[in-house]
Amino acid sequence: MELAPKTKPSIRDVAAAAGVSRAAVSLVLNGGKIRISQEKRDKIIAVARELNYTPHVGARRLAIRRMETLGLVLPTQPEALSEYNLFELTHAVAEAAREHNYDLLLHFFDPSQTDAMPGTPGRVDGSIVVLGRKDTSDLPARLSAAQHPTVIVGGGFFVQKPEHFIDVDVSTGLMIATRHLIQLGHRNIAYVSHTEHSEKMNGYIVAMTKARLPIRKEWIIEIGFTEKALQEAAAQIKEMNPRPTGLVFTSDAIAVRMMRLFRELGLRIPADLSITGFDNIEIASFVTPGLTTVRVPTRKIADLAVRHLVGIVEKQPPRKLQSMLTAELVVRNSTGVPPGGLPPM
Amino acid sequence: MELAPKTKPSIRDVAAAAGVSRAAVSLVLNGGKIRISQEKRDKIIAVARELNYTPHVGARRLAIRRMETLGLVLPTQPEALSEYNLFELTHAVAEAAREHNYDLLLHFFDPSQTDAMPGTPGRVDGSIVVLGRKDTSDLPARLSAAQHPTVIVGGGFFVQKPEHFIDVDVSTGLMIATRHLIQLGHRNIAYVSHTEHSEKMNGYIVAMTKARLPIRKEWIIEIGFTEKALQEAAAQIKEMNPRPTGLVFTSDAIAVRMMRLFRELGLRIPADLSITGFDNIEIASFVTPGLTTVRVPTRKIADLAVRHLVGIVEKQPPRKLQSMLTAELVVRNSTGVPPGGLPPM
DNA sequence: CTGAAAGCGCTTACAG
DNA sequence: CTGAAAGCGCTTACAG
Repeated sequence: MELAPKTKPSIRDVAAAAGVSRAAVSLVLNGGKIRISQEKRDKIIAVARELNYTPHVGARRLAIRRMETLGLVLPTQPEALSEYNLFELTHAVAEAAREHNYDLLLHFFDPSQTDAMPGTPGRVDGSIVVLGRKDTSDLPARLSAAQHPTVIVGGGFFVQKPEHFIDVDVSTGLMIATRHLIQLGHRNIAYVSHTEHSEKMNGYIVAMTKARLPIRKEWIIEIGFTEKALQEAAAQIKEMNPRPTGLVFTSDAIAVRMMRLFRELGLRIPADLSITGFDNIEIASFVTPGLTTVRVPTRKIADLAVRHLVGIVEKQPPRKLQSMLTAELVVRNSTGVPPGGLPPM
Repeated sequence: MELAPKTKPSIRDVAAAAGVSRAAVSLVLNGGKIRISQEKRDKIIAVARELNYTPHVGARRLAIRRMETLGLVLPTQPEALSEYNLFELTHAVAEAAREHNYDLLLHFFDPSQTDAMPGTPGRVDGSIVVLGRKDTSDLPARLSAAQHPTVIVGGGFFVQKPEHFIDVDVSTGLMIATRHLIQLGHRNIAYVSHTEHSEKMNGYIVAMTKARLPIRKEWIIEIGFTEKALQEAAAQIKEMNPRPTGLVFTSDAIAVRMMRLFRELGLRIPADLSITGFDNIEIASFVTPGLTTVRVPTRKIADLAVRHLVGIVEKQPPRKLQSMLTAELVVRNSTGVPPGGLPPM
């Protein structure tokens, strides 16, 4: 049975075993400026690998005066049915950070607690702060005042735009969902939101207007979460005259439940009614028919946020980041040609 | 306008401003053994606060030879509809770590990649590793061989029990759900799982057996995820003779969808049929009637895992941790007295 | 009870 | 092109 090494090997051990100075080891391993024989270089690398050497990060960070660590600041009370899947986002940010050789420190904070400062500055070189549409936190301002490099995820619709933010353009998301229906041949398309959400509504309106399609007042529907409300809405939509042949929803969770209600009422999907959702939640692919929906490009957001933050930290050209990423359409079987409609050419 | 401090204050700054040695500052701030006048002590603390001093964590960790950091290792591909809500768990672990004054480092890894070692050892003092029921990773063994303090979340049903683990006893969870129905007066209760899950089934069987209630073979139903399967199952259950008056499900997501199917078939919930779920997902409280369900005590799990890991790291009595926590019942309105049944006394 | 000193492990100018 | 040395900021025995 092997014995685990008593203690982590240090740079001295590597230097001794390779017969060079500690400086040489450091310079070679970190790709520093050093002209050294290929032989010695190889030797150092081989020895380091054999000893399973990694520098003590505390010592290293003390010497280089950087923490090589990014902070991810998350809301303790995320909005219900938000377009951001926080776990997915966390995962993506962690991966991205690692690719840049940064550790990731997690910090949860309550946006309504206006006083508390996340304890991360000082132990991280910069932070990614995730904020909901309705969070009116002054944290970005405070971090900015403290000269702390910060990228906001989600600040795209704040009145006061953060210097560096990235957000998803849900408006365009709803626009492409609506356009998808239009391209299938639908003309009567209603918009159903689970909560007040003017950006998403704008996407619907833009798509309809561009296609010179009518928008009726009763086609803009806000229904909430309760079963009763959904039932009433379903019945109401069924009785409309003309009845919409396509429905764009602002949430998969609601769309999935409504699909079932419509079926109870005798409407077939997509034969009588085409439906699109938003979020691409797990069950959207389980239901029958599979729900056509819009997904937020979480990986892209994370990659961009991390790359930009690392850029600021490492003092590369500090341009601004004010990015709105487009949500993407995921086509499944809940959408088809309208009743009596012809397939598109 | 205030100027942000050029640089982080160091312990020298505090010592100078307070008129004491650096050692005194360190000792006082860390609660070390030092007999010093109350006056000086207060002065040090006041100055430290005023300067907003926090020790450089790199330097501190180098000196104390601990990283004051815990690792959280998460699976890249969590099981679908797992009983663990990974984001909730991450949140809870982060909070717990902070209460113990540890940072939390996130690391994702793919349990099927048997070779890769999470890069965390060396930068953390210990790790919490989350594993699914079906993950047959040798990571626990490798971490153990490397003497790395490790607590497994979810290893309760591995053949080879980890030395330190904590898991949720889903069996008892299903047991209390079943018992809840029994106490309401139900006698004919069926078990519906979305996937093979012998532990949960055991909970059902135990509850039924203890109450001396019959278990029919056709009352143990496995239905999967697809809409078609759910529809068939719903129809089949409706036609059963005797028909169950209570149904215990192994997943909220499935239970919610089935509730609707039953209603389509003319069965009222809970008047004709009582239903319980599992997981306490967000929509369980939105639907009507609200879904009675079972929740996993995520906070408790996180607290216990962190506390134990910190104990190991700080060399406190290193007893084993082999804990199975009980899931908890959340009573809503999808359960009631059976048709024709009397309310319990 | 205090203060000067060593040492944690690493990086990086700076002489040779 | 290399090697000896200083310094990053902190903690903790160890003399006084």
